[in-house]
Amino acid sequence: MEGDGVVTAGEARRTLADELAGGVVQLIRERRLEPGAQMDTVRSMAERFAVAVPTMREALRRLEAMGVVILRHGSGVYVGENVGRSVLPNPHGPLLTSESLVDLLRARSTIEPPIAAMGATVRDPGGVERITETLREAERCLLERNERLWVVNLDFHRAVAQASGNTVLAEVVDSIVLVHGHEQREILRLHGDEDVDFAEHQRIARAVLDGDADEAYRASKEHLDNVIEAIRSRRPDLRQ
Amino acid sequence: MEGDGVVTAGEARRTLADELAGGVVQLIRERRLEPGAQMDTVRSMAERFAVAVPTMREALRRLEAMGVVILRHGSGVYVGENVGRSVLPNPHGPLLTSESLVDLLRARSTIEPPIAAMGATVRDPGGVERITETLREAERCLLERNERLWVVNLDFHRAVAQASGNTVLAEVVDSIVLVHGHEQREILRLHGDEDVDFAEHQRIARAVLDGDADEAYRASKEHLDNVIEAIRSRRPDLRQ
DNA sequence: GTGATTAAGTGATCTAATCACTCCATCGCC
DNA sequence: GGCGATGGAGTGATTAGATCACTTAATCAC
Repeated sequence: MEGDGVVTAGEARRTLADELAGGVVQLIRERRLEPGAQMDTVRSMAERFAVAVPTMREALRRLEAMGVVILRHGSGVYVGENVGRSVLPNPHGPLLTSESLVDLLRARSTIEPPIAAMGATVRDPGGVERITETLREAERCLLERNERLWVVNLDFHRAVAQASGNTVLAEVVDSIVLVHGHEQREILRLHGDEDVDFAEHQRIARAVLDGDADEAYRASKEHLDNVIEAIRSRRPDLRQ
Repeated sequence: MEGDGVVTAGEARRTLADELAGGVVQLIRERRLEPGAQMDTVRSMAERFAVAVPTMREALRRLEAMGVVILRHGSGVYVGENVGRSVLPNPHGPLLTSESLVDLLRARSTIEPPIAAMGATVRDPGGVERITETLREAERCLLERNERLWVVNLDFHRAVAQASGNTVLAEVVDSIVLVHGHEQREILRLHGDEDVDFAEHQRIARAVLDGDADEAYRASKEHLDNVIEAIRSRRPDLRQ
């Protein structure tokens, strides 16, 4: 993994904290620990690896940043969800600008349709189930005028990607949907049309569940392009 | 940014290190620091934020994990390339398995073609230039029988994504190309056909440079499917 | 059975010191 | 004058040890 993943201005030499992070990940693998599983304490890991506690902590902070471990104050160290993830959103990345919002939506409009088509072809059971759940929940939110709708709507897109049965694609969609997630939800809440969205989601879901890849592609593409257009018409500054 | 980005088994409470990481990023933004720019020292940042040095270091380790800063021993703290990135590969993610390799290649085969088509439509100058460079360099490596060819070949794919002029797409392709980068290169080196690859890359490049989106899509799709097939025929364990 | 209290365990942060590396200025030699 | 070596200052890296803050489980009282 040397030099891979992070392309930097000048490669810093590999530190003890870096090595330790690798050691912790190795430990997780050897023990086949699942997300949520408790690990050794910071102090016992420091002993195991024969380093000082603050040094061990530095390594764990690295892993915490990637969501590979969770440090729970007073409780212990736990394996995080992202231990099984290859692609992640960067919580310390750039702020959303009008330009980057358009980029983001355009990116989604480019890659989500073929992924939806693949979802229709593969129809992974977990993904299919989640599509059904998120649709049901969206309907509930719509009736109750619950603002959680915008969270659920983004989850719907993740569910469609999950139906592709392809972990990498699911993670990619996860990442682009989750990155600037708060802002995305706000913009959609202000400028989206919840009824149109729901109807379009239903159309996508039907196509996926029917195994109609072409229709899934079209439905997904039209939906996302409609979102872009709706936001553009209400936000002229986004016109590009 | 609360709760966004990292979906974890149970949300740990926000720590001082977490807050400090945000503070450092804020500093980078306020000063409009570019990647490579030197920041304040660890000690002076600890003073600025009124915390102890080890605590400041924990925060910086978080940011270092994301490639947002680089700590250079004896030199100082520098802004990293990933300060402007929203989507990242996880250097501490899962190991590549036969199954996940197929997933990864399939994922690439699904999303790179529409991105290549978009590259042909937009033809971002920086991306076009980089396509030309990487092709030239690949040709050089081919003549010299330089194993760097496999690095350059993956860079070619990144260049095509850059030609789309869409930052998010470029980052997504970056991430899936770079994740397990070493393994990808090894597998391709063992089972790939460098001449066929080169010819296919040339075809993709020509389509992008000619602004032929349909051809770019087809060329990209066929190339990646050929890669998958080539690897499959030589690695029966990957047959799925 | 439920709620309050206490103790033990564990993470969080601090202080202070020493070690390891980088960078730059100065000096010596050719 | 140019180049290489040396030394000092600055800066990151790691340690040791202490105290504080939180969680969890056990016990006790009602």
